[in-house]
Amino acid sequence: MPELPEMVNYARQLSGCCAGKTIAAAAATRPRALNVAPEELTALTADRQLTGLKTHGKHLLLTLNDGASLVCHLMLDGYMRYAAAGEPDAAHPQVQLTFADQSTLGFYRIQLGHLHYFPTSDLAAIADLQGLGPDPLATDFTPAALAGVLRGRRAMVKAILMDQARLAGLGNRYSDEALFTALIRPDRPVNSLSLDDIDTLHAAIRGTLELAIEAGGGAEHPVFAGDGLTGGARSQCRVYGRDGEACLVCGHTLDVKRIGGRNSSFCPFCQT
DNA sequence: CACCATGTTAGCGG
DNA sequence: GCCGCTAACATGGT
Repeated sequence: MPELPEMVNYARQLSGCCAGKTIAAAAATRPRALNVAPEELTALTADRQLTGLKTHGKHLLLTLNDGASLVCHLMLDGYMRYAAAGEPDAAHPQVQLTFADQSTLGFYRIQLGHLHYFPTSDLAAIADLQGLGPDPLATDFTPAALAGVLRGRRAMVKAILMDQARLAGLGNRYSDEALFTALIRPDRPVNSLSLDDIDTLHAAIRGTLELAIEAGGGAEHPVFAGDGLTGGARSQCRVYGRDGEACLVCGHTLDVKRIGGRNSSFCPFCQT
């Protein structure tokens, strides 16, 4: 579930909660989610300050003041939660960072996800980020850059949009939404798109992601107690998961097609 | 209970 | 090499 807007929302919310805090310890009940032993993670991060949070696609980077970084990917349904000192916590985090003031940052349900330690914060030197395509919100992601990503391909446009090696950050939900906004069918072969189509698609991708970010992303769980923003984007879906229901624009029944092993919902009338 | 949904990777065949 | 498909991973929801 967590796609780019959800991860950007985590970066924003957690910046307010724990940027500047000093890490005291790390613990893991699921060591497989780490790339170092739990006790080693504590040794590597203890007394370091969490200087910032940033994202590339669906990856979240927590940078430390000694130049190292922690890279998190939540995969299917992982989530993160910040808790002030002494706050009761119903769920059990599989990985947890404890700060010097006894507040905590927990990582939940990351059976398939991970939190990896790297001795660098240089994006180009972090193995987890190698081979990823451009982040669609980066300033240099222009319509021409999108055209470059699509050039020479024959695959269905949605399959390319979800391919993290070509474009980092879009999953099933936001690719469906962006294609609906762009009035392009998800099964259109990429080489059938005109330059105008690509311009429209570029604007639709940007617009869809920015709107979702401003609404707080679509995550199920609040980031901290009293978080009233996170999840606001869940009501913005116009096609994702709505197949069989009426198109909000024309009233036609939304269709569904399997693409890249995923269900794609679209309006067979609006989208061509 | 069986199945499907999510993201990613690896492997297979056209 | 490109493309589409499948299985595997874990879990909760129907």
